[in-house]
Amino acid sequence: MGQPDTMTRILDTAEVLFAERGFAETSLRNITGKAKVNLAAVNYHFGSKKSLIQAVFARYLEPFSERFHAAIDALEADYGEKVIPLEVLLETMARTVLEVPAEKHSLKVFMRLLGLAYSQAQGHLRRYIQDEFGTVFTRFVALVREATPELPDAERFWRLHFVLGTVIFTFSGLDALRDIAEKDYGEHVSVRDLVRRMSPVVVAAMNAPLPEGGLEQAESTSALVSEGKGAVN
Amino acid sequence: MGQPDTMTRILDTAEVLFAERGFAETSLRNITGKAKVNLAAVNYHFGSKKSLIQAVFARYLEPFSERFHAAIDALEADYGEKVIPLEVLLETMARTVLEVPAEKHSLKVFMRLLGLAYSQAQGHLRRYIQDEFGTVFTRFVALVREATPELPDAERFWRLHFVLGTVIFTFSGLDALRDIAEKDYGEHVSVRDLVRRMSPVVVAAMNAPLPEGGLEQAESTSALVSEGKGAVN
Amino acid sequence: MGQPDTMTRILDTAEVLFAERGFAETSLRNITGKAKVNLAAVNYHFGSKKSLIQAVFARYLEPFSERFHAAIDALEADYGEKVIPLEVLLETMARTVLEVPAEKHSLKVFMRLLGLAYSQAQGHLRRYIQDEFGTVFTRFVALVREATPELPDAERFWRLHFVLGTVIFTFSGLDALRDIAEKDYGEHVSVRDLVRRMSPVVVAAMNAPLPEGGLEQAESTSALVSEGKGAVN
Amino acid sequence: MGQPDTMTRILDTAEVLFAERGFAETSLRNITGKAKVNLAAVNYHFGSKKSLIQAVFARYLEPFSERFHAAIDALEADYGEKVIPLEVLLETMARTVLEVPAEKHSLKVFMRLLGLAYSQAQGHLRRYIQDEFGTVFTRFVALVREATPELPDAERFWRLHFVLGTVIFTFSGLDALRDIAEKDYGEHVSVRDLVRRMSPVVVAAMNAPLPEGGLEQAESTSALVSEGKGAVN
DNA sequence: AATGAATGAGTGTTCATTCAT
DNA sequence: GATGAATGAACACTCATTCAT
Repeated sequence: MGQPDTMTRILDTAEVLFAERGFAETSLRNITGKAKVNLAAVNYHFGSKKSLIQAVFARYLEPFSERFHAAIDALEADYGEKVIPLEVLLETMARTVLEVPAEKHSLKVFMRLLGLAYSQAQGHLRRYIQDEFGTVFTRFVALVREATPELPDAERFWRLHFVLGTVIFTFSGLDALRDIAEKDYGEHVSVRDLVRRMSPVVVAAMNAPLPEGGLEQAESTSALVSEGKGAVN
Repeated sequence: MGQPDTMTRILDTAEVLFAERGFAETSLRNITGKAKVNLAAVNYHFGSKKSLIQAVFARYLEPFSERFHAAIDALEADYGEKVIPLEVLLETMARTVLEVPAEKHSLKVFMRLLGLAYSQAQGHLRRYIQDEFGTVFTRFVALVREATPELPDAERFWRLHFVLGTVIFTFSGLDALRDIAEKDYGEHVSVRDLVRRMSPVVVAAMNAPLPEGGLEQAESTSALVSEGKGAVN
Repeated sequence: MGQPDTMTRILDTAEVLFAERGFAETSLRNITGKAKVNLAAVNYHFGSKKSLIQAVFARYLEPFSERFHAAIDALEADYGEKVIPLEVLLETMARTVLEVPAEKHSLKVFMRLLGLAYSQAQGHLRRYIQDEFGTVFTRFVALVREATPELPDAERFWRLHFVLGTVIFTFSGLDALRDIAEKDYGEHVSVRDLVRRMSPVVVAAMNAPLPEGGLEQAESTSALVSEGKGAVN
Repeated sequence: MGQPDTMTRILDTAEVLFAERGFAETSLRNITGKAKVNLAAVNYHFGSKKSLIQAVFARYLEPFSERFHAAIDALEADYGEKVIPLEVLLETMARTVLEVPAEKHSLKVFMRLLGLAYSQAQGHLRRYIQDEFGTVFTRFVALVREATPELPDAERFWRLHFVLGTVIFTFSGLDALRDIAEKDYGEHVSVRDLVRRMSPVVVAAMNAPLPEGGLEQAESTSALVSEGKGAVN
């Protein structure tokens, strides 16, 4: 079967190291050294470190987008005019998310990369994700909208991101959290366990009652927030 | 009143830059340049960059721990033998979280730092946080346990971290998310608005029904997870 | 007619880029990229960058030498035994210089390359020029010698190079100088204008009176030079 | 007496290497290696290679400007209302040009650097020279103007640059030219000899008759220029 | 005859840290 | 107590050249 070619070796190594350490902390020397390819090969094949980072993402996002579109097509065919229940939508997404990295390396890597893309100052990454992922996500949101007609649009937007935070945080910090859980509760959780645990939580989160008070009364009703004098903005 | 002293100037500048760019992407030159102090001052006052990062955290975590302990003391005094409801516990934590950065700079910075601590390869940071924050968090978890007696311990652990993910993700990516929300829904959300919105979601998440099937049947019952052949570990 | 072949495309592109930026600042990637040929084509067709530089020169110098020989032949035929006046000699050279690049790209390119050959550490270039251009130049100098019998040989040598400096400097820095002239005097000068302007100056320079004092008294008579204590060597 | 400090060592070494090879062909490693200083010292002291190049120039241009101003002051004081003759002006400039490098290292280096600044694509250098040298040069041109009232301004501009070309070309290629002269004419010329030789040539060049034909008849009168069909622009 | 892939040596620059003062 | 100078190691990236096909 032989060695995978240079580009693949670089991508395989890069995604692991990026996930382990972050982008800035991973040097091209780290990557090329571990991948046993020439240092200049990265710039030859990808042009720059920035482009390599994008290429690492592309390997996940492109098949994910494609499959997710297909999965949504299938759902729409199944349900016809009927509303697709929220549970089914989320389940479908989860299944697709899990499928793609399964063929590559690991969910953790994918999530870690997503998390880094949000939390690190990689503007170009966020833009790339928006471009690549935007259309299918918009489609998904439209279906979620039908499944949650009682939610105002803005509310739905925020809840989806609350949930996204849960997913990304959990899976990107998977090792650390798993270590603690194992130490404290003596149980080793698999990704499947976690998804099973996450499922009702996410559904409940999306279906939570609206906050008390209309938006226009925001300031007055919530007891949750003290009046910080300072720079809480 | 004059200038704040060198150490404070360094800390003030560092926390902003760390939050904006991440740890690796922020050089000591960036910090000392912006803070208008000598380059060697960081190593002089803090010993190393690593220690500076910890010092930046300490400024948040120490008062946070202290206040959180105090808030819990107050709650326990109030409720005596009675169980403190989950809503009250979460509300108390939220209030404390918001109070501390309010006196310093911004919630966003604090959350960003927390998020980075989890997502970046800063093992020393995670350890530090555990040390500093562990005891009060344990105390908090014990009260949450009383408030959610139906939850298995492990389940509670994970749900708390699911929720932590929501909070950290939302606030550390605040600017980006706010931009999108403003563009798409034409509304500017304050931190207070967000907390108000997050509140019922978080409560619902904690109170969600248990996943179907016992833990021992994990593999068999969930329809959420496909059987990836690959490296989903 | 179609595209010119690969070698020509490389030469055409290289001469422009060399003239614009210099040799070291022009990479083979620059050239092959702009010429839309394969990167390896330069080494394939020319063997090395050094050889390419020489080839670029050759395209000018060879036809120039040939034509200049021919022009001198014609002059000698015309004047027979009579002395060819200096003006005519210089005019002939100027005409030939201007003719050759006219068929290729531009005078500026030629001069720039000449200037670079002198000012940069391209020993191989200087040697090449000597070889290619030496014989016809010797022939020319012999005629100049007849036209300026009063000049000692060494004096003539230097004056020809003084004049060469004028020509190369002016035309190789043409764009910069033209910009200044246009800004300051509001007139756009063409190459023809410049040659017309240069002509009487060059003739006057060649015909200038000999410096006061014989060569053997060099040290004592000239008031032009102060006694630098230093490394004026 | 001890070693000169790091900055000076870098400047001393850099100017020699730049003059010998050009800017692009001289690496910071060349410089720091020969100067026996740390590689990072260049960026520490000068910020960048570009700035180092400018600093190398500044060491010549600044004292030159200063002295030239002073020399012109002295001339004006001497001559009062009377016109300062062209010879005196040129002589004064020559003396100043020779004085400055004499205290530093060598005229050749200075000229070579000047030539490089014109012939290489160092836009930032040309700008720097313009800034640093512009005012005193303007002053000088004003005096030359009085000394050559018959010359149109544009004509004077060009002739000064013709002459500048002679000077820069001769001195920056000094070694090569001197080698040839020595081989062919068996005489070793000193810089003083060269200046003595150049002097009447330069004066004659400035005083040459105006080109035949007015500017508006440029095209029609000069026999010097053939009509190139091509890109002679 | 021509080229995509690859490479080793080199570039300028930045880094956190150290040290003499 | 504080800092300007310096440093070795590392950085991303570019280079001309080579080579298998």
